[in-house]
Amino acid sequence: MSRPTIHDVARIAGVSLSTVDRVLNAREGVRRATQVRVTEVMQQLGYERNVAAANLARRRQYRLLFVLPAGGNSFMRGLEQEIAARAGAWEFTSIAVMTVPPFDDAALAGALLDIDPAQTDGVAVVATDSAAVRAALAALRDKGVAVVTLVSDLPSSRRQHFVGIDNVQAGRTAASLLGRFCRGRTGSIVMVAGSMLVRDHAERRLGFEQVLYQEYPEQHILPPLEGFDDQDIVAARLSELLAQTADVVGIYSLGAGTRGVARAMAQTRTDAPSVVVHELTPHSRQALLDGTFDAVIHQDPLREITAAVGLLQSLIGGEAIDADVARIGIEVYLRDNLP
Amino acid sequence: MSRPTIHDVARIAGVSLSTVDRVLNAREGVRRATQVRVTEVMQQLGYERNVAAANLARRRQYRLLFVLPAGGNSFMRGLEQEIAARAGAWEFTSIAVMTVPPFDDAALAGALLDIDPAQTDGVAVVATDSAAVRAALAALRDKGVAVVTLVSDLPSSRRQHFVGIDNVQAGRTAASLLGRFCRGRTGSIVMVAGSMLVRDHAERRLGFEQVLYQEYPEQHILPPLEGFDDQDIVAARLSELLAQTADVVGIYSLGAGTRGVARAMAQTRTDAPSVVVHELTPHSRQALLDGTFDAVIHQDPLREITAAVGLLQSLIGGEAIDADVARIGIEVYLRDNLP
DNA sequence: GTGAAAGCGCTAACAT
DNA sequence: ATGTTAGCGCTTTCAC
Repeated sequence: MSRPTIHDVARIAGVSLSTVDRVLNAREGVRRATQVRVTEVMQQLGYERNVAAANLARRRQYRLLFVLPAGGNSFMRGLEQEIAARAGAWEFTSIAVMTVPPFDDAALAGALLDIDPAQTDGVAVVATDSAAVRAALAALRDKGVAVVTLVSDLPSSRRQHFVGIDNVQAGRTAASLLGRFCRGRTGSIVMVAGSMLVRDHAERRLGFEQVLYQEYPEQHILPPLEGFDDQDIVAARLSELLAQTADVVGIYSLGAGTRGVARAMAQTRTDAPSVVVHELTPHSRQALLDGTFDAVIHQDPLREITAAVGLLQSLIGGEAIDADVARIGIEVYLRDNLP
Repeated sequence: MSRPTIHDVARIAGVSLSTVDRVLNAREGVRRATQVRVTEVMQQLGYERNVAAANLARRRQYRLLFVLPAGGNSFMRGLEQEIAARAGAWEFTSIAVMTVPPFDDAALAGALLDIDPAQTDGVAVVATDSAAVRAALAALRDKGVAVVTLVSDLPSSRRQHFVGIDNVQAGRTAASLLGRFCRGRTGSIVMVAGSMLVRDHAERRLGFEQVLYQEYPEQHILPPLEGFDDQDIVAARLSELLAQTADVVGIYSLGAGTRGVARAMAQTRTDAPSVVVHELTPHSRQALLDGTFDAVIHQDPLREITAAVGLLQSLIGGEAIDADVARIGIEVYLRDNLP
């Protein structure tokens, strides 16, 4: 009646528990014939291994480390808090967090090289794109540490997986929204970026321009404003631009420093431009509620953490990995579907 | 070094394992003083119970049953498939699915009354709103079966929880989108419903009208079309209406039968109305890709299943429940952020 | 090659 | 009111 166990399998196959275990875990030291017999009994019984019991007996320990940029980036701070809040939630898993100066690839590479493989089994890192970081990741891997990139990827490095959204698609989504929101009004579209040197920002811009050029050719895209994810710089530059350019109908903020966008918007005349920004934070939420922003494109930090942890566990345990969990959805929020 | 266990707690507190267990599970038969001492040691050691081991020892079995409407509703069929696919994924849990004729509260009530409490510990049901169903749920509860409603709620019944989206907010979200999409074009807005007798449809309509009346008063909302979640009826009635009404600028389909909307749209002239529908299915996905639909409002079936299973497990086990997991997000999809 | 036996961290009788 | 003991389903020495 209840689920069959290895005891049942062993009894029916006429072998011992150890042999069933060997077959189950594809260990060697089992005659071909026995192997087949045991496998058949398992199939016939519909045996499914009890993972909890297995982990219990194994006494596995996954020691994971998250490496995030420091600084005032609300999204990153939210991510950090979420990790801290959930750190105790995973069985057999301890989680540490480390922050490094943002936009500083030397610092990141140094920090990665300092990781002690005797203390850490797996690392999830928000990558900065540089040769030094690539080399540091490779070194980590050589030491036997599992590595996934988080939020911002580093393709063609030796990271084993990327956990995050498809940023080109995110940019396209922003354009689909903003294009529709601006229908009937023709004019200039402003893009506010952090820095074009950061991979995810570059990808978002690419996707955004793809769709806007092709499907809303009546709109005029201005060259991107660089705000370095700093709200003061963003506010200053955007205010200036809005003062000079009368026909701005839409704004897409594809990095952080979103508070600066809200501040600049506060000074605009009636019939304000439509605004789409990235990442749901207390501030973007507020701006959505008071009508300053029209939509927020978001990635769920908790999902990303969960995916990273699960992936690292599988990687460390040498199990098959489910690539699906790593594909994080691009979420769209308006005032009314806020969580 | 490794996580402290009840052995450590017992040793340090100078009591036996049983006593620690009693404290841990708030069982009676422990002197106040011992209780305090043990608790203190736990805190001091940062003890966290190993849930897997606990479940293993308990040999708990959760036998759950999902009750869904039968019929051609793509969303429900998707839900059913997802349950089947994940049925083996939960430890200590077996999951069965049962379908009943749709929109037939007598059939649903009968099916619920037939559930054998000796075979079933918990039920998740897509509710139809009626006194008979309410009574059936109450009878189930009296038999000791845990009950949650799924997707469509039955408030003021004895169901212990609802797992699903906030449908008023979903309607508001649709209006926010459609209102923005139609800016600059003024005319009629069509609502296609399944039946106003179904609770979630009524709620969506409410939310939709709230926002549209208040924030887009220039648009004219037509009385809702009833399509009974049947694509043929929807196609026929919507085609007819579109032929008669030249100034339709937006369409909101708040129930199933969405394929009928796509079919009716295929016959419209250029400058087609903007369309927002519910539930991501192979068909609505296709319509999004080919530009027939502008946005799809969705609820994630897998999340709902996971939440229902988790909630029922807690309810059956008499544990504290985390109401947060039951709040399913209202997802918005455009062509470019499709999963 | 295969098996017996001792645990993993916790719970559930059954003592005392 | 508290302790002892035998498992839960699986893994892991260590024998044979």
